[in-house]
Amino acid sequence: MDIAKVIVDVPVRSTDRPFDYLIPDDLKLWIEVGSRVAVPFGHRTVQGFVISLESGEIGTMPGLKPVQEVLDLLPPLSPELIELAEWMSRRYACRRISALQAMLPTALKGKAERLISLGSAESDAAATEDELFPLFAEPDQEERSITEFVAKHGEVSMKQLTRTFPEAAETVKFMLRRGVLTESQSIKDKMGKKKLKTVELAISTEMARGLLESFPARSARQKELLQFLIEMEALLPLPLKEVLAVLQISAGTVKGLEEKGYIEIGEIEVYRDPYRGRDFKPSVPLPLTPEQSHVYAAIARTLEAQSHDVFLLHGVTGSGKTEIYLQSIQLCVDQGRQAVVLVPEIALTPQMVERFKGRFGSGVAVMHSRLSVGERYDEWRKIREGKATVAVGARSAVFAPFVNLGLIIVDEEHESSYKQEENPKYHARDVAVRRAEQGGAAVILGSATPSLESYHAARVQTDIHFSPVLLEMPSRALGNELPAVQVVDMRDELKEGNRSMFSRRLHAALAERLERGEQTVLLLNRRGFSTFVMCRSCGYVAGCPDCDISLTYHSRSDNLRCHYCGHAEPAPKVCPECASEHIRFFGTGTQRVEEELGKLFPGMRVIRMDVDTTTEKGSHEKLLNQFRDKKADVLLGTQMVAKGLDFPDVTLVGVITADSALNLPDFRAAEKTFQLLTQVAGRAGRHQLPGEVVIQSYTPEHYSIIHASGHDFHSFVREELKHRKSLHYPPYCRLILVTLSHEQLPVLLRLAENYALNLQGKARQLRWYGSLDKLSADALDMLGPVASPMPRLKGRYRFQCIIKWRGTIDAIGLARTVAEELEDSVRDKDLQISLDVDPQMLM
DNA sequence: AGCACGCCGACT
DNA sequence: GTCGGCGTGCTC
Repeated sequence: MDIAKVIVDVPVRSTDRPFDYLIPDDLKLWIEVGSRVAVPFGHRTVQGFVISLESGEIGTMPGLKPVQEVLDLLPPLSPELIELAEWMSRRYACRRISALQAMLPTALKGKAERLISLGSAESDAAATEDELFPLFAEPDQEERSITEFVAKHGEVSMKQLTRTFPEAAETVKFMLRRGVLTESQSIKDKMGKKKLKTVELAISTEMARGLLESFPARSARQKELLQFLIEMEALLPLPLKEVLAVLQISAGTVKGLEEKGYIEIGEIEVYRDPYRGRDFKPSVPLPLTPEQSHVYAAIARTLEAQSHDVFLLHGVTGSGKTEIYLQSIQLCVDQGRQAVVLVPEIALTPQMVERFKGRFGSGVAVMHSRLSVGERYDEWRKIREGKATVAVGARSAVFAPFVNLGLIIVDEEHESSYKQEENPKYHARDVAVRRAEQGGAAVILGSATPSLESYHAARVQTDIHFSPVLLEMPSRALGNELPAVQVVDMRDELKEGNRSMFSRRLHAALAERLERGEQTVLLLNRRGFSTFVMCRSCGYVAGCPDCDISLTYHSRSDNLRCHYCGHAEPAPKVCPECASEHIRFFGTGTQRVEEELGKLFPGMRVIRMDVDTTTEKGSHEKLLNQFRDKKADVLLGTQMVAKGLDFPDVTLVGVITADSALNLPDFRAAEKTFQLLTQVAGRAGRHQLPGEVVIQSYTPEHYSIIHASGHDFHSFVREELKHRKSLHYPPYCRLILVTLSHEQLPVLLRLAENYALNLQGKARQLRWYGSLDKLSADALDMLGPVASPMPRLKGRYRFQCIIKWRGTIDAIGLARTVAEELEDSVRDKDLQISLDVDPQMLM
């Protein structure tokens, strides 16, 4: 194998292909498919990934450069993941490098660093001053100090050099040109491994004892240290930090003793364990109900055969899906294979982690966005180095570097947070299915409210690339009933003079809970319900000057902010249009609900959970623990209170406005509403106490609210599928969202029109184009171009086209080709075209 | 993305 | 006549 094909870390289209490099003999042992390497590229050094190895005949490939360096001891990616990245780049129309990067922790996103050392001849220790400065007899003082500095350190980063000599850029450049200094480049990672400094004896204990006898009296501290180390002989090496703390000595003392050669300061690698020092209650497998056993048996059969099957596990809230997961994982681990559990970010609660850690102990690696870069890197390494067998994490955990993966579980598979909104715009559920297919692993997609895509695919053949086996668990594991749900028509409340945000029913129910000492979860569905500023006199709404969306009021800082671009301005006291003082903040935030609760129920203890109160690390967990410990009567929050929480004393769930999400301009609005209501209703009465749910709505006749209140998934699906079918929406076709943006509106208009025409033309040529009404299996249709729902963002105008398609045609490839051809033909660098395959948000 | 090569304005 | 503007094109 002489040649490595490398994808370089230069994220543009023209470099989105493999480049060939020679493998020097001394690197042969270290370079594998999946290795991360540093390679010379143009006039600099870049990071790259080896995607294949080839034996090339010597001499047939002139001008190949050699790989410069291998960056890791173990290749961070496996051939299997390399193949998955290749698939992703086609499936999501993204660059190969961005697919590869998505698989690695940020700590490994290396960037080139410039290193300065003495010029080759000059680095010779015997060089005299005359040889050092051959061209100039008398180098100035600055040059002398720079030379001395570089000589002392051997190799100095450019950064370090400019920090030490801030004014010397010119001189350094000059010295480089003359060859007094030379430059090289290497890749530096964002984050190193965490090292723990240790101390131990460098000499035998007997020798050390002997030394103590005649130790100079003025080095009392050093003597003390030596004595301590002798006593602790059996425990050496000891962590330096602890030694310093115990003996109350400074690092200087240790250094002094080291210089004498008596002791040695070493380093050991440690993992940053975010759950360090925490006990997890060990849990044992629970007995399964007949329903659970039936489901488990089906999964076990697939695992035992080590075959690839996708299961859609539809189980009502409280049906015991997690126990199924745990026992399936156990079986998989017992086979010597590994398992991945994907959980939506906001459901990745400490409760969830606890259940897995409790069953599988330290073999569990946890990956989520609240970990620091270093912590995440260490959890990732635990997997890579075979120290973990189960990975629990959000979206990106689907790329956990296991080598013998047997099972991937996607919990709450309907959650839209599995879709990454930035490039690569992948859907973790779909990637999971693909990865499992490649590696012969089983997949469990679990949900109380499966996505229509998955559910429909389980029942008929669809365009989605998998057809799951449907497993249903319609009853709760503990045998208790699903809570009774009441829908309150808020229009009636208003008619009868109740202008509060709480209906009389919810008010009474809250009072009851307070009296009985039971707990309540209140959900404020804030989506589409921003706290915008409007003038009651003239109708003026404060908007962002760059993004054309309304600004959000932040009471803490008393200013207005655009939550797309971050623009901020002070909140106006009078209307800037008409000078009226009737300018007010509209919309209901959790803060306002909290205030109102305080007024209605003095003394009620409320925990508010929203983005404002949970930004700090660990605050989410702290708030939930407080609630569990019954330090509060009410848990009030946005979506994050709806997922996966399990508190025995919660007997009331109130939804303040059920329909705010229903009016969003998105074809999934009804589905989202149904899911949210079903999930939150499932929080009530999970244990002995019966639960009650009150849903407030201005459109209680809507089928998603009616069926959610009846816990009737199947009726909801039937109705919703009818709508999707007649309007040609998924799961009856697939979508590609094409967004074009440009600084100048007229230019953008022309380009968007151009894109649409080219696409239609090409599709017609291929005989794909036509209405989806037709019976043919292959069809493609296009909507637009129209202004995007956010027509202006960060100073750029945005237009979009929506491609609807079905069948076996390569619509994704077509959309991409047309985009690239347009970019090439107009060569206007301001034009940006982005493709979102299977978008989750159409707004 | 960088970085160098390359062809046109304001300075020694 | 040169230094340097950033347009354009390439990177195994």
